[in-house]
Amino acid sequence: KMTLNRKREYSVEARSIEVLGKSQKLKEINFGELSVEHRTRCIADVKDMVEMEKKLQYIPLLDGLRRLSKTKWEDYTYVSRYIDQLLLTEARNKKIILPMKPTKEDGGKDFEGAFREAFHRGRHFNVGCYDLAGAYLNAIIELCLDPANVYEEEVENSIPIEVTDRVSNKVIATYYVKQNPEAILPLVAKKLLFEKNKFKKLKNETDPNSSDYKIIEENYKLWKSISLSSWGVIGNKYFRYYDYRTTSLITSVIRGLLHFIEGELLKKGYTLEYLDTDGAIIDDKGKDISDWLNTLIQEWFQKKFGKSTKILFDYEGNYEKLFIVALTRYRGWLRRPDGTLEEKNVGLEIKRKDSTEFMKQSQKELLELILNKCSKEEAIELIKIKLEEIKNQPLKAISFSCKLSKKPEDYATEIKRGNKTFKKKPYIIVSALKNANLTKKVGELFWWVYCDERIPMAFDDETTIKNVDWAKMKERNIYNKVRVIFEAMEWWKKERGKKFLELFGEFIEKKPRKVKSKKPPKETPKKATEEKTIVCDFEQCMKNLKGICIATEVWNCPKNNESSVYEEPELLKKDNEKPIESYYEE
DNA sequence: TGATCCATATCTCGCTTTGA
DNA sequence: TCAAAGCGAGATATGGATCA
Repeated sequence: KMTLNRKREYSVEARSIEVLGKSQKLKEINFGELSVEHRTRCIADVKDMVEMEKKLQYIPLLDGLRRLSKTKWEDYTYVSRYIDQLLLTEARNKKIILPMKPTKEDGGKDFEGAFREAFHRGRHFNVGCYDLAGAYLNAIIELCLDPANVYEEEVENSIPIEVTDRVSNKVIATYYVKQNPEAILPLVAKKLLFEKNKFKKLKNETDPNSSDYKIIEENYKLWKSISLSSWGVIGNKYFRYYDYRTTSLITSVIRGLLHFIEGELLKKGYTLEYLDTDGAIIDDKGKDISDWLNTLIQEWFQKKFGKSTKILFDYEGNYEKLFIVALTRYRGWLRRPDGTLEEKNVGLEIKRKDSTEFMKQSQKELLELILNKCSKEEAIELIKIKLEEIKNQPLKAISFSCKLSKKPEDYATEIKRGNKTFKKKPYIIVSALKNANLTKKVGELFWWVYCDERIPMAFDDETTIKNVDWAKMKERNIYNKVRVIFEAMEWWKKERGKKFLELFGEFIEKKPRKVKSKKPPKETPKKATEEKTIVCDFEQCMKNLKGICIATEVWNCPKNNESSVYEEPELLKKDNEKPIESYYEE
């Protein structure tokens, strides 16, 4: 899937505006024709790229990755290739032949991911932030998790490791893992962590003004970035060494560890507020409890696997104020152990590219007000102000920005459910373009709004937009965002017949009923000569009746829960060759 | 009183963008 | 990589209001 999301836009022009601060919009030229204009533009583009490289230094970064993993220049876009090459190098050293890359036809079973939960939504004060460092890589190294080491039956020098269900935490499988640290995955994982930590240590010991510093820092960044992306490669179904049992074991071990910590916290009277994969937010009563947590991890690991571990919690700091909107969505102020204060916005509209500027600003203001301990009434007052402000905003500020990730015709136009397929309206941004009679390239940025009534409309020039659907715009820009926050605060609960808007003094006018045109008198249906209802076990029926007339009968068949009236007589003759299903269809 | 309209709820699917 | 949120939208069920 290509969403082209790291940067706002990827055209040379857009990048040079962002990187070099160029503001002048260039004239559209025809690149399909050779001309002086074309030539001048190409030269200017190359000059821009040279300028950008001076600033961004992508070439040394890619060159570093290339040398370190022995990949080719042209392979730089294959993120997985760096890991793949490290794996092959290690295999060659060990004289091991690795399998080929699997293809789509090979299938490949999915594994379950991480444990995550927002235990307590709403506002919190003075809660600790903890991070489980290097969890997956250390689990691989310490438990020798590798496809070659995983057995279904007990073997020599093996330990049993359970795989649990992600949701229920019940054991669903047990594997015997041979404790052979010379397997490929543990070796590569070890190399990654070793090199990363080596350069981290060196970096911290080197004078930032010395000539070596830059090289050391670069190397640290390289190993760090490969270490971080390694899990994505190992868990990829098309990775040559992918094995769902191994990946299931890796994620399950960490889930198990976190479930254990959850229980221990509860016993001690601490509250776990939030957990996501390897990060936890704990009401630690304002004290760093990482030492205690790390002792617990050692005890658990020892008891469970008879080993010690390098997996440990890092104390990130204290959230002086924190608002948990939902899982993967929160805002807070984190006081780091070094005393610095950091504003954190995680997953909220504030961060999303497809949110409107007005939405981002309003969400930030509301959350900040609530974090400053405002009352429900004060929050409502702010929303009322926002409901007024929205009307005076520039259209771009309240419109949704978006990009096509593929050609408009490649978006799905039907949905499948079971054996049935249904027609589907085009994806909303595709509709918006069509309604506005605009075309955009894949990856090109544009905006759209709702016009009367609920009609999405794309635009380049905001003056072309008339008849904005204000009710819908308020809903998307304000109400939807406020509702989840109010729900988290328990200021609002969904109830039948109650409208959220009424909290803010707004009412939706009831649409006047459509005046029905006089209908022609109904035709009286042809009366069946003999009408009866049969509630049957269809297959049993079919066995009992050799030839049946289903004419004029109402079937109420429990098998497919369908009732049908057949008006035309039809005789099904005895036909022993015919399978039941074909009768059923007829 | 039955038929019809409408709002609402619930489920499912497609898609994007985020988190870790 | 998996998992989640958010949004749009279709299918389907349900209950109340209104109409004929």
